This record gives sequence, structure tokens and C-alpha cells, in this order.
Amino acid sequence: MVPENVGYQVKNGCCKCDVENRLLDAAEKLFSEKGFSATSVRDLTSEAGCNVAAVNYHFGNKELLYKAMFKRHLEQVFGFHKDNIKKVMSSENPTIEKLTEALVRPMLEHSSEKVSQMPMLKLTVRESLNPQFKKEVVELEIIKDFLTEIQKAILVLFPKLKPQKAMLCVFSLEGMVIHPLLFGEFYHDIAPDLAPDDLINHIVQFASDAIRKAAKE
Amino acid sequence: MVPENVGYQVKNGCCKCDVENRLLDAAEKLFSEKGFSATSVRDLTSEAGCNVAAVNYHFGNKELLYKAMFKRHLEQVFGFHKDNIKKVMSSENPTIEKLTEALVRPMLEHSSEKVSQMPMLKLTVRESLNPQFKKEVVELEIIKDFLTEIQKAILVLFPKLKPQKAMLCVFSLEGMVIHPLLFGEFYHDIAPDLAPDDLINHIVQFASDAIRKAAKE
DNA sequence: AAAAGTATAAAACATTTGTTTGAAACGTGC
DNA sequence: GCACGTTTCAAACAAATGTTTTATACTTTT
Repeated sequence: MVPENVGYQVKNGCCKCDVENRLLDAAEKLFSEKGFSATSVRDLTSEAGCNVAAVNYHFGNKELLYKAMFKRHLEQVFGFHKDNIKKVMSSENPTIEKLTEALVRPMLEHSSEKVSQMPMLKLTVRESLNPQFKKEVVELEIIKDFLTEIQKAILVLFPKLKPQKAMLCVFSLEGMVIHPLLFGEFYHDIAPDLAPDDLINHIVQFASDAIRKAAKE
Repeated sequence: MVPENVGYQVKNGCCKCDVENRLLDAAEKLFSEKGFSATSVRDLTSEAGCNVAAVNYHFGNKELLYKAMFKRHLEQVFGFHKDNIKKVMSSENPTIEKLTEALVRPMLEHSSEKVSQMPMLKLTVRESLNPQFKKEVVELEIIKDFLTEIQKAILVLFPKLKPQKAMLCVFSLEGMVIHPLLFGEFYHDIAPDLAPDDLINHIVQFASDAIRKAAKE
């Protein structure tokens, strides 16, 4: 296995770092397509254009590569969304509609880049559903932080709301947003003429109405 | 492979039917625990107490056993929920609260039996997320029927609601219900002192409020 | 330039995989 | 009891799996 700390500065960028990143890229692509077990180490290394032994050399084994892939991906994604929350809450006149829209829209309107990151969201959910390993491979703490961030924002908007009730609203909102991401094919099948904006507006309205009502009681 | 129609009546219940059902039971248990790829045919047959060849003999191959397992399970589960809808809608004074509660409560309050069927729900979602086979293994039609049934019930309660809007409400409701089923550990981790009834009441109220508001516009 | 440390590569390793085979056991109808 | 179709089983099959080994190339340090 590769030493944690190299005793010298790597000058040639084409070496260690590059292979590791290519393997992480290959991992995102193949694992999210076919799952962990159905993706072989040889699939990964040939996608990354390196030797079979590279996985074990750089990451220890297949499972640790899996874990490293999640870490890199989740930090990037949640960082993006937390920035969006901050922007809304530090804006002039923050409302629950603005907050929900800031969360819902980037997740649901799929530009060309977003499409490619949907498989990874699905895989993350899949892995959370039936964790197949003893040691957790998706770190719960980073997700918990994210949800707590939304909860805080809601409590700023509705100070009278009980914290636990606010967290339930976060859960419900997240459930509504994740749902079309997970079952997009159903939406298209059952409601073929549904525009993305209609869906976004529906969820924003649906959630905002319910949260506002909950805050009144 | 086993012939579709046997030329005689099987009298001894200990034969064909029994092995097939034991294999389907083993499939539910092991596939929902470890997933398709991570479960070997030998795992299945030793759990079912039969020979390795039995899977291929009775179902053709591992994948067809997987499909047969889903069919048996989904027909049972959706049948149960559709019955509940009918009971509410044919009751004296059906309301949106009664309807949502009839759907939400049986799913979320986990008696000893419900606990054991949660892994199968997770597996069903998992399989819908990243279908790993060419031929669909979870039949979409039976799910579509179920969602349409809820949509119809909502339209009876709120005739002015546009059908498409009603279906969006069904999606949102389903999203909120599935969410705690999928991420129950999170709920327990983030809100440890949350009683099942509180969660059920929250979702019933949250959804009913929002649907009623949507019907007014 | 020599030595030391690091990265890549091809080949081999021992298991495990899904599936098939061929024979034996079982149940049924004559 | 006999012949026939059906079901079960142990054994074997070829293919694929994750990982390790050994040797070779490369980079940095001295």
C-alpha cells in the first residue's frame, strides 16, 4: 500500500495524484452505474487506464476506494448547497419560499452537468439504504450537518417554531425533493407533460404552505 | 428448467411448491440484506435448505428468481394498502386527514411484522433506483396502479383539483412517507426523542394542510 | 552518477461465482 | 410392479473475482 506521507515533494503531476483521481472518477462512473459488487476491480482500472494492482496500491482495497469516492463527492455537493442557503439567508428579505426554492431548484433543474451527478445521488441513497459493510462507507456526520443547516435557517424565519418540529419539516422537504430525483422515470411516465418548473413550483409552494401553517400553531 | 404445466396433480405438498416458496423466502431475506450481486446462489439454497441446482431448475436462473420474489411481494403489499384506501373512501365521512392517515400509519408504525418487511421496501427502492438488468425486474405497472388509486381518492375529496396537480400531491405525500422508512436511522440519530405517533401526525397534518391549500387555488 | 524510495506493470494466486451434468430418488398412472 | 415424468442431489465446469507477488521503470535525494 502507498505510504501516507511521502518523504519528498512529487514534482511530476502525472504520477500518483493523477492515477488516484482517475480511479476516483472511474469509481463514480462505474459504481453509480452498476453498484459496488457488480463492478470489478478490473472494470475500474481499465476505465482509469491503469494496472489492476493500482487500486490496492493506492487505496488499500476496493472497499476503501468506494469510501474515498463518497468522501470526495459529498464534500463537493453539500458545500455547494450550504453556500446557496447562506446566500438566501444573508439577502435583503429572506422568505420561506426563497429558502425552499434555493434548495429545490438546483437539485431538480437538470442542466447538462446536473444530469451526470444524479447517478451519484442515487448511489448515495442506495448505499444509505442497505449498507453492505461493517464500517460505514457514507459518513453520516456530513449529511447531518447539512440538514441541521436547513433547520437553523427555518428557525430564523419562524422563531416560534419548535426545533424538533422544524427538523420534521426539513425531513418532509427533503423527502419531497429526493422523491422525483429517485423516481424521475415514474414522473415522466405518469405525467409526461409535466415541465420541470411546474414540479419545482409545486414543491416550493407545497412545502412553504405547510411550514407556514405549522408555524402558526 | 421446470415445465410450466405439470401433467398431473401434485399431491405431496412437500415437493415443488414447497421448495419454490422456501427459495422465495430465502430470496426476500438475503437479497434484501445484501443485495443481488452480493448474494450467491449457494447462500440462497443453503438458507432454503435445498440443492444448488434448485434455483436454475425451478426459476431458470438467479435473476428470474429475483424477479419472481418482487412479484410475489409487491402484489401482497399493494393489495393491503389499496384495501385500506377503499375502506376510508367508502366510510361515512371521508376526509383528507383520514385518507392520508390510512396510508401513512400502516407504513410508519412498525409492529413486529412491519419491521421485517422494511428491508424489502428498501430493496424495492434500491432496485428502482439503479436497475441493473436489461429487463425490468420490478414491474412498474403495479406501482403505477397504486399511485393512481390514491390520486382518484384525492380527486373525490377535492373535485376541483386538477388531476395533474393531484398526482403531484400524491408524489409529495409518497416522498414524505418513504423518507423516514429509508432514513429511519437518521431520524433516530437527529431526533432521538421522536415518538412514532408524532411523526405520523406531522406527516398527516403537513400533507393535509398543503393539499387543502392547493385545492383552494 | 549512485542510492533510495516510489510508482507501474504483467503474471500468478487462491477463491468464489453461476450454471450444467448425470445419476439417483420420488411420485404417479397404468 | 412397471414405466414414466418430475424432482433432488453431489460433483464438476468454465469463467470471473479480489488480492499478492515479483520485476521493471521512474523520480528524488545525496
